[in-house]
Amino acid sequence: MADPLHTVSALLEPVFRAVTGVDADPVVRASDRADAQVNGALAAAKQVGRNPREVAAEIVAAAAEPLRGVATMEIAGPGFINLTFSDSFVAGELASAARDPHLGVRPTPAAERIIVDYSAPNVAKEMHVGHLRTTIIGDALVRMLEFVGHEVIRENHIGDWGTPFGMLIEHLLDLGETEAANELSVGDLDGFYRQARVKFDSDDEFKQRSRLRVVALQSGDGETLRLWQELVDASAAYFNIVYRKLGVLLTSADLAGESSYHGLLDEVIQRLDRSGLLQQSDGADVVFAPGFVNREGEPLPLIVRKGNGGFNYATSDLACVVDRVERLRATLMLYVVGAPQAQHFEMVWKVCEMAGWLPPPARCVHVQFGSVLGSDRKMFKTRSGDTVKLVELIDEAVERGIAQVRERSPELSPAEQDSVGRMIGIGAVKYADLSTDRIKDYVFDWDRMLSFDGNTAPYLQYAHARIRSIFRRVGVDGQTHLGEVILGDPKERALALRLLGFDQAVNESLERFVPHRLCTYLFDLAQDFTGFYEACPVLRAEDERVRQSRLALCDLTAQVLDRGLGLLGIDVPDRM
RNA sequence: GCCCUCGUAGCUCAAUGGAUAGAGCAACCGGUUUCUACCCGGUUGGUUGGGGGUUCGAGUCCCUCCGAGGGCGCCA
Repeated sequence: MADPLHTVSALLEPVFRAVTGVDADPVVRASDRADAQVNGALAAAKQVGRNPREVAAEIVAAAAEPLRGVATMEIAGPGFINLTFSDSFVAGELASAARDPHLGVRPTPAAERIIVDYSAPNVAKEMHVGHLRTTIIGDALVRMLEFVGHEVIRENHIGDWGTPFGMLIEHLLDLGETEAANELSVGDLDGFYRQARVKFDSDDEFKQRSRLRVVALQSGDGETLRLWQELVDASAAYFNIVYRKLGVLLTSADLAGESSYHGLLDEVIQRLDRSGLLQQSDGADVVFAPGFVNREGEPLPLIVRKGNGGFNYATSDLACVVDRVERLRATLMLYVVGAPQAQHFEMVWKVCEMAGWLPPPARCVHVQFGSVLGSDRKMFKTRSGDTVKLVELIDEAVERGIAQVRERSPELSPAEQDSVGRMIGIGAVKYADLSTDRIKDYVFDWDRMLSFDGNTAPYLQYAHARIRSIFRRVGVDGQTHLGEVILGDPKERALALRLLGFDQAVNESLERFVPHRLCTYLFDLAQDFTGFYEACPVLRAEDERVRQSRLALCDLTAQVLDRGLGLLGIDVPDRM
């Protein structure tokens, strides 16, 4: 379909086979010296021990017919083949992309059921800046995966189980349930947690009650469970407020907290025992996964049951895999979790493999990411050194976005300023997070992310708004009676080719689960559009056919920007 | 001590083993300023942390050193 590189590659594969006698990847890539370049002749020639230019020449000769009407070829350098697409091919592909609800993006050839595990805040604890990246990246991946046709199950693995709940429930009782509910509903989760902690550390009687309460919770005491559920519900309600403000897909229906796996924990231990993997070490039940050592160079165990008989997060994570593979029948599990947990997950998944709980094609992928840093390049904190509350960060983003719009667009109504400002502020935060390689740390900088210049959300949103403005003037709502595209000007051609690249951008992003590839593409698209916009009058075009053609380019560009940013979870205003 | 990740222009970042390492910001020069100037074009700027190796070809793969961050048994 849309991606010309993909189309050409498919056409060249049999040619490569015919010429070289082996299966060789044509290696079709974007190029800065032609529309595309074919690099595969060099490697193929090497493989069969022939002269690369000679092989390239044979390929060009043999490909003339298959590529007729698609592209012309030229050999360059040691054996590169430069491709120039024919205008009619580009126009035809563009027309089919414009008719396609997916704008030319190929659906996945192998749809899977995919779990995306992201966000994962803790019950009765404030969401903070540490939850920003997992929530934003996970949400973007969900949207992209669904777009190409996968069945996605969102799972919010909230921390809703464990020893802290003894003290939290006792504190709830001390406060009185009504009072506690009030406190939690206004979002003062940290205050609640801190008070409980203080009492736990200073009051022996409270500490004793808390311990008994943990036992009651784990043994399934009805009243205790009811109180626990109150805490969970109050926190979930608060999380939902934050999610709505941030504009992510997560709802209460996606909650799959640690408590969900409670019933599976015993079974996990039993299964490990039966398969002979379980061992004792210092009083704990453990599994030794090969390849992991501790400080002393001795084998490092994965502890699945503590010396006191309790389970820990490793047990829960093991159960989680079992649940996702055996009950939900997922084949791909994405864990959108920070880089520091890499070793933990490696160990857990290694044990799952040893136990036979990850039969191919089922597999887990750690979609890890770096930290959010302040301008001092240290962990992002408030001026006073405190952890930044997520909700405060979101509110500030909205405030700053609205302030921008008020200053720049006084002609908009106050309501519209608020609405647009919200999109700009939230979009800026999301885009700043998504637009760099997730594995790296990034520096949080309000001024840069909110700038209308450069690789930012506001710049892309603005490019879209400019296009919508054209259609408002012409009184057409896009997509209606738009004619065939004529590629007269080089800028028109560049924009057309870029539009066809949406397909590759989305699919490439998903190959490695890196949203920044899509961001880079959208930025390039916006740049190509402004180049076109400067050089090619649309409404003032002399020829009506040219005018219609340019309107068609504008329309498709707006759609790709809208859809592309939408896949990143970023809203796009029609005017700003 | 061992393991993992990162190191690219003054700054922030790109670059599925391919040709001359690209953008944006900043700086400087210039343009248009009634299809949104919230713009566009150009110039300056690099030993891709250092050194070896593999390869026809390395920012990318391997080894080593330096630097930064993180992890390393009963928290999650």
